Amino acid sequence: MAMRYILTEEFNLKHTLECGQFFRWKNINDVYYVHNRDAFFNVYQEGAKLFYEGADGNFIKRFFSLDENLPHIINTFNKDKYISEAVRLYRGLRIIRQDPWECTVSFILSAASNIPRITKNLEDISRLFGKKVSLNGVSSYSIPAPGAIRDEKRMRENKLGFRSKFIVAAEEMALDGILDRIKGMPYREAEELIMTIPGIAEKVADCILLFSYGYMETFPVDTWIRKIMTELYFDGKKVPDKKIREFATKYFGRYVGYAQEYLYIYTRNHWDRIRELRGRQFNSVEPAVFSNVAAGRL
DNA sequence: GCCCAGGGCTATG
DNA sequence: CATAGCCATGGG
Repeated sequence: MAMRYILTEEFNLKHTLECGQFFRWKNINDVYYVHNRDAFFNVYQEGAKLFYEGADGNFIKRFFSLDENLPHIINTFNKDKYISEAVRLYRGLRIIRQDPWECTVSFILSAASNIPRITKNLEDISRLFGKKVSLNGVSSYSIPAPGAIRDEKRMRENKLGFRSKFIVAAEEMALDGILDRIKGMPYREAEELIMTIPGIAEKVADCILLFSYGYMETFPVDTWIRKIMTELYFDGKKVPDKKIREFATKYFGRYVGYAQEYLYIYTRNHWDRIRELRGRQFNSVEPAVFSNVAAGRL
């Protein structure tokens, strides 16, 4: 079967898949096998060409948000040397449009966990409750549809822990159509509605709204984002997450969600170097930002 | 043994 | 509104 390709601009497959927004990918001999809900396809990138197999080209474009004007998006939040270094290092990272149910399960599982463990939890429930599919001799199990799990005991036996009961509750609410009703809602209403699912508070809600529904005005605050934001913009002082979100929204603008993802992966991979650079050549932007924060202008 | 990881919930000041 | 203790678990 012939491999088709899409010509891309400002796209980096590796950064997009590996930045922590999405868990169900495997790299086999430099080819990424991507599994999202019932879609199972492979992709690899050679320069501007994105080769793919197993899915429709329009799906690939939509999934990787290739229809978005990334340079314009980046221009809206590229405000200081920190974020601009993040953008330089991870150029081409795009926010994915994931399936809402898979994204919901993924981030319910993310509570007090870590990426390798979330990935394993997702693999486990897929193997236990999902359907097997294969492509070019590579097999994978789909995330079980809402209603296909309903087994807290078995999830606990497989180390999903206290999150297990949340998954069961989310299944029932998904069957009731809650994830479909989100579409088209204003951000705050959508957030309020999705937070009625047990196990979903603001952080997880924001991840789901950002990574599957395309709400760019979200700013999920996890431990890494809390670290970098307090370090860079609050003089290292402890601040409530709400303050961090407020500041980020005013400071980075309409596409804060994108800024968040660049900052997140930058911080995870370069935290030690960021600490080292603080107080040296990077200290030119801070005083203005700090004084504006202190004066309540930002 | 400790602390941390893409937190949330509940009870209590 | 802010905080404390709790929930489960694997890795450093």
